[in-house]
Parts: sequence; structure tokens; C-alpha cells
Amino acid sequence: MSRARTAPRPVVVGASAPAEREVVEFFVHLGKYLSLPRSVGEIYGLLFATGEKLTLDDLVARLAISKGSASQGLRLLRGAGAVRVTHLPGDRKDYFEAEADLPALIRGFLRDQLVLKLEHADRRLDRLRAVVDDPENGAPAGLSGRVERLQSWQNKARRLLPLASTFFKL
Amino acid sequence: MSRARTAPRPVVVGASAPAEREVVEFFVHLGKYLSLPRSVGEIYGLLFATGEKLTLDDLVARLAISKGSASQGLRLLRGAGAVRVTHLPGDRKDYFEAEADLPALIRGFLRDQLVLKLEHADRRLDRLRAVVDDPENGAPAGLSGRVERLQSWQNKARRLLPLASTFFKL
DNA sequence: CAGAAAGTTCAATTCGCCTTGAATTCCGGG
DNA sequence: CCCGGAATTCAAGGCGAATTGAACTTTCTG
Repeated sequence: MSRARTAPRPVVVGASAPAEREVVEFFVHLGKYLSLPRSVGEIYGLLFATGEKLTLDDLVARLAISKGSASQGLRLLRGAGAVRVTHLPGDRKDYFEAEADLPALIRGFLRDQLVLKLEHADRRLDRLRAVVDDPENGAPAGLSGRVERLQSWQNKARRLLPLASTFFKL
Repeated sequence: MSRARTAPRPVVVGASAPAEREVVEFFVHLGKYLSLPRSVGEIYGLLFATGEKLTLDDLVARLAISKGSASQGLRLLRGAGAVRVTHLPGDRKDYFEAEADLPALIRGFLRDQLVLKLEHADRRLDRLRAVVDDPENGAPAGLSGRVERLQSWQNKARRLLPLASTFFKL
């Protein structure tokens, strides 16, 4: 709190309390595992740390990132359901707040990402199958069988998914 | 096959049959999800597609990548157990072959990666907890509780892991 | 032991993603 | 209708990871 002395209102510029910094860094690392850009982790981290509703300009000031980054990061987070937008009466600004139910968040993220990726993989595998089975394309002997196995593994993986998300509901 | 006409032996330079290309691209994409460099996906893809034992120079020629990339990529793949090395009597060259049991491969990869990351996350969370609970650090009200929840969720996730890998054994 | 063939290493380059910041759009008063 | 604050867009630049290629090590062979 030593730094807040000079600021009249909660919106402190730049450096914040060590605890905040630490939380922010934590989410930056977490984000890295999901290959999210640093700025996204920072934004969610700060919102999580303060537990307050903050404006885009608050984020820009306290994280020292550009408006562009903040805007794009917030869009992503909103899209993922990680951040909620609210408004104050008679105030045009957007107020952003961390969605606190992290498991739901991760669940959602996994669902969206994985389902998307699996669908994509589905299409790719079908295409691959078609190409390989077409005699025009000079597939080496045995390739067709290997691709088939690929497909059966992928099916197993997909059947596994709903199960996994069930467990995440705990 | 149209391109193979000019080459006396199976080691065709550059372009290969469409089926092969397609398989290679498939593994490149798969690799992207695991954030592996393109070259690694290409190498495994070609080995999987042909089903043959190939030398480093074969890979360099048919994928049009540098020896350096091939060498490094192969090291990674060997380390991950995705590729086996064999030798022919009276031949100094290394012959590389795709390990065909893909699920085992992915399982191993995920296990290693995830366990490592979870341990790391453990340490980070402990640190975070300590910082947040230290009154010196000016943690906002309620943050301590939120961090605690973070930790309990993480514990659940860890308990889930062995279960998940059981299912992958199918 | 000289020479060549195979593979590895690593500094320099290339490439792609992230960030920046200025221009643009959007909206609600006056 | 015009102004101004708020947010979004996007071209340009920066930065880190991947790739290259040349130098190097190792090992076989005549």
C-alpha cells in the first residue's frame, strides 16, 4: 500500500502493490501454457487481483500497455467468457470485471478450443483419407492402413472429451 | 508419380507424391498444436507417410530443409520416442523410422509436459500464496480468498490427471 | 595416417507473432 | 449537425524462436 499514498483515488498509475504484480505474473505464466499473448495474461491477472471493475484506460495505465493491446486482449477475454462488461449510469465507459468462476472459464476455454480443433482435425483427416485413397496420388503401400489407424485414434480421443469435461464440473 | 520418372532410385529430390505431401502437412498441423517447430512435424510426417527407414540426407532432400534442422529435429523426435534409429551392416549412416504407436507417443508427450507444468504451477502458487498473505505487500481485500480458491481448483486438476491418462490407454 | 563421409554445433539470418500508436469509427450530447 | 470522448482497427516495427549453412568432430577405410 505504500505507493497508494500519493494517489487520491484507487486508479494508481504504473507500479502497483507487490501482491498485484505477483498475481499478474502468475496469470501471464498460466496464459503462456495456453499460448496466449502476455498482454492477455496481464489484463486478466490485474482484473483478478483487484477484484474491481476497471476501465480500458485503467488497464492501459496500470499495466503500461498500449490501448491497442488492451482493446484486443479484452475482446479475446470477453469472447472466452473470462471477462464481463458492465456500465455505470450516465457513463459511456466500459467497465471490465474478471469472471471469478475459473473452472467454468477453463472448461469453456477447453471446450471451445478443443472442439474447434477436433472439428478441424476431422476435416483434415477426411481430406487426408480421400487423397490417400485416390490411386492418382501415388500413396505408398500400407499408408492407407496407417491413416485409418490415425482416424480410429482420433475418434477415441473425441469420445473421451465429454467425459473429461464432466470431471471438470467438480 | 509424374516426377519420379527422372530419378533412378527411390530417393526423389523435392516434390513427392500428393499423398505424401498431404500426410506431411497433417503432422505439421498436429505439431503446431503441441507447439513443435514445423520442421519436426515434416520429418515425422514423411517418416510416417513412407513407412520406410530413411537417412538424414533423404529427409534433407525430400523435405528441402537444411541438415541442421534435420539433425535437431531428429534429436527431438528420438528423445520423445517418436523415431527409432537403426543401422544397416556395413553402412555408417543412421536410418530413421517412425515409431508407429502414436497414442503411446502422445500419451508420453502429454504426461511429461503436463507433469512438468503442474509441478511448476505448484511452486508458483505457493510463492503467490506467500506473497499475498504477507501484509507487507498490500494485497487488496478478498484477494487471499480468491488465491485460495485458485489453489483448490489446481488440486482438483491434478487429481484428475492420472484418471485421464488411464483413459488414453484404450 | 590422409581423406572422406556422416552427423553435430552454433552464430547469423529469417520469419512470424505481438505490440504499438496514429488514424478511424462509433455514439451520445449540446 | 458538429464536437469530443471512448473504443477499435491496422500498418509498421520489434522481438524471440526457428532455420540455415559453414565450421567442426567423429569414425570408418584404403
